[in-house]
Amino acid sequence: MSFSYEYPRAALTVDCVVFGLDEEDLQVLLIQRDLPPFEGRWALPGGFVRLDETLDECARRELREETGIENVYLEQLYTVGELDRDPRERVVTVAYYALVQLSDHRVEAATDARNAAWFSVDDVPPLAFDHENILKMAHERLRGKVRYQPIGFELLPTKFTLRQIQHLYEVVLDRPLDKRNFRKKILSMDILIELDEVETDVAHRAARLYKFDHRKYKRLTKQGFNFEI
Amino acid sequence: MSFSYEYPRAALTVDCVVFGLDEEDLQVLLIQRDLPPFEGRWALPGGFVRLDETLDECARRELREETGIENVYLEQLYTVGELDRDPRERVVTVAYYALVQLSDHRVEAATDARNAAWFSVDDVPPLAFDHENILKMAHERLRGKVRYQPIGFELLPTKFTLRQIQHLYEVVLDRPLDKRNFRKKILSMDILIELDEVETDVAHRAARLYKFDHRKYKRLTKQGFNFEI
DNA sequence: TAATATTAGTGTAATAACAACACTAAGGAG
DNA sequence: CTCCTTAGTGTTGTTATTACACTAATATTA
Repeated sequence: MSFSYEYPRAALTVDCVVFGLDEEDLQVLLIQRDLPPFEGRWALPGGFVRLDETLDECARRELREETGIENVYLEQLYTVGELDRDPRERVVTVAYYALVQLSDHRVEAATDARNAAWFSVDDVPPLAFDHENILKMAHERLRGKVRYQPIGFELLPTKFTLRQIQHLYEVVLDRPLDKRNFRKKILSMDILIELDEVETDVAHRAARLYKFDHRKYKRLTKQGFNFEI
Repeated sequence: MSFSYEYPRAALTVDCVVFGLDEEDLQVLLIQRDLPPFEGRWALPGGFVRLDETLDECARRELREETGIENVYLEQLYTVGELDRDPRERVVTVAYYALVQLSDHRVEAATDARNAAWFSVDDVPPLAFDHENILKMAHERLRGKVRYQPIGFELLPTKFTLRQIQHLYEVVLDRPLDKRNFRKKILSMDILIELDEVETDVAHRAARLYKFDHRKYKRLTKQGFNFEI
């Protein structure tokens, strides 16, 4: 079966940059290609857009199929249409980025049929196509966005300590932050709910756990705000 | 002649939201469609992506062909791929927005073969496809962006008064600003060069003219900055 | 040519946000 | 019970933001 058109058409794909957070640094989820071109190379998860799905749906489907990841924060990043980015033919790709709680997704990635693995964003192997560029763009977007939206909290587990949020900001912004000033600022935003619990299994004084106030968080995210920290 | 593919493919288009600034308000450039679907309706300039041009090139070509506009600030906005946004078939469109000096482009738009015209963004006619949505998105992006980048100066002529910049910000942000505070802030950014000229043909005290320091302006635009005003 | 109308251009003070900085408290490990 | 590690907490100086009203310059009109 084949499909004919009056004018030539580019193929349309979606690629996803999946970020996760670690005790150490920011990680990205890659899959190893099992087909040419770039067979054996690491690449961003993604694939061709079907005619019966929107771009967002396609991104979620590819993530599910290739990495087992579902129900994550997903946002369109940029559409890349350079002429020779795919050696086979003209392929335009809509890039997305996703933020996930790494601890929730360590297993799925490893057990999926395809070879998937997390890499530190500062230490990725050579990637297929122009995926290194796309990754760089996604990282910059994240860094820019975190300054004026309380985004990135999607990278944390449901219950977390203030140290974990500070670590998140330090990793994304790539600079150390003052503990007292950070706490003052994040608490003054009034989007955290203090829980009656503390972390467990730590070899030192346990820190208090917090969770998000999703209502207030969403309101802030929408109106845009200033998180110069 | 026809082109065949193993799987069905969406058509790929580019649409441009061209903003211009007026003494009154923010305007957008629209063209009147001369073919179905939506024949006779106003729409964003745009068209199908060719296989020998990148997306940016396509946006510039369509702008040139349909409105006569060249050499403008152009930035990718968002890619829309809803299933039924075009009644003919599946069409995915990459939306761009452009900022132009309206005074430079009043004529070309009117003299082009196609019927093109500027409309106040607050008072656009019903648009073809989902173009009203795209316009709304572009307007929001502009409003958001102006807060943390000195963007939007592309909307002004080469030489301008401080009143004009303030007017630009008031129109984009849709609220009045304090004259003294605005001047203090904009001058403290150190991206303006004071000229030895004043405006002419005004029926009152003439204001001093300024121009941009492009070097400093670019540096600021890149690093991102805070223009809470 | 004097009066009028219109916009340009300027400073200060009160308030709020930010940045820098160091010690005590709690709890597990040895 | 001592040690080690991280949690948790305030103050002060500095900087940025806001609110606010008059004089200066120029063209127009009487």
